[in-house]
Amino acid sequence: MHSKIDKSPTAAECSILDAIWQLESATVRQVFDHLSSQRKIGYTTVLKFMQIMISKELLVRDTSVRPQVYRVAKPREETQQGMLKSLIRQVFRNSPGELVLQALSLQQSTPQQISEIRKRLDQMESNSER
Amino acid sequence: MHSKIDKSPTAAECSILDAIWQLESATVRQVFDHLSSQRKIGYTTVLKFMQIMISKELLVRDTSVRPQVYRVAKPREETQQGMLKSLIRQVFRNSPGELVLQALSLQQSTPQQISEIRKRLDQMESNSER
DNA sequence: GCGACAGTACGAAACTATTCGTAATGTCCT
DNA sequence: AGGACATTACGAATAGTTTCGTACTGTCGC
Repeated sequence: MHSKIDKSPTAAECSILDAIWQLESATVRQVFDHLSSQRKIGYTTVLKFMQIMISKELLVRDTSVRPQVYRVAKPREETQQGMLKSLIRQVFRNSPGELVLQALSLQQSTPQQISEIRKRLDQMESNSER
Repeated sequence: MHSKIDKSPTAAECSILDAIWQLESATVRQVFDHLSSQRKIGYTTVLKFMQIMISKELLVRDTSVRPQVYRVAKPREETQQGMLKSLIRQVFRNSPGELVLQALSLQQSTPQQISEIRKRLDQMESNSER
């Protein structure tokens, strides 16, 4: 059997994923409208990307309805964590903690998020001591 | 004049940066030896990448010595944070906190790093309440 | 049924990244 | 000086990404 080395999605693919993450499920036209508000892009360009992403198994679609409805193949968190893992391996010497510290240096987190991060740290420690 | 949009280094470029980050400064041969221990790669492939990275201003070199000695053009932290910023913009809805939470979910941080992260959170809060 | 219009598939151009072979250049030893 | 060997420059093949034009297919109203 094959070792499924899942590469991170390309920049263009990320912009499509982002659109569908927001829309939950979407037609090509909806994604096109979404992306058009951010930058100039052709309708068939978006369509082509979404077709490529089907073949890469980044998206799934319902071809029984018309227009076809697309959804992401994996939950958002899984994709995000996959990208984080590859970034951590590539430029953070395999140390998630280093990445977190650098990210916190960016100084843009909200107080709510900070307290949520604390909560998460507490959880991690209580999990490990058993 | 140059546009201010600094793209993230490619995967191959990251592997070179990583090598030079470890070596502080390095010749092509040193980088080649370093990368060779991780994967099969040709000497001139490494050389070519490093030349390209000179033209992209990711590296600088001293051509007065022989073999030439290469260094990174920007400090490691700056490059890391640049990559984090673009990842945050691309797939974390511009929310560094979200990225941090996902990174912590990977559950691979050491206790030392966790306490350092807490320290950092404290700093952030005391800085904001002036 | 059929014309108009929206949606879909296909193919290919333009561009970028990756890889290495080969040629040119520099260094050092005798 | 000149041959051997390491280093550097150059060019090109291959592969992957991004983009869109064009042709084809389905749907709906008349």
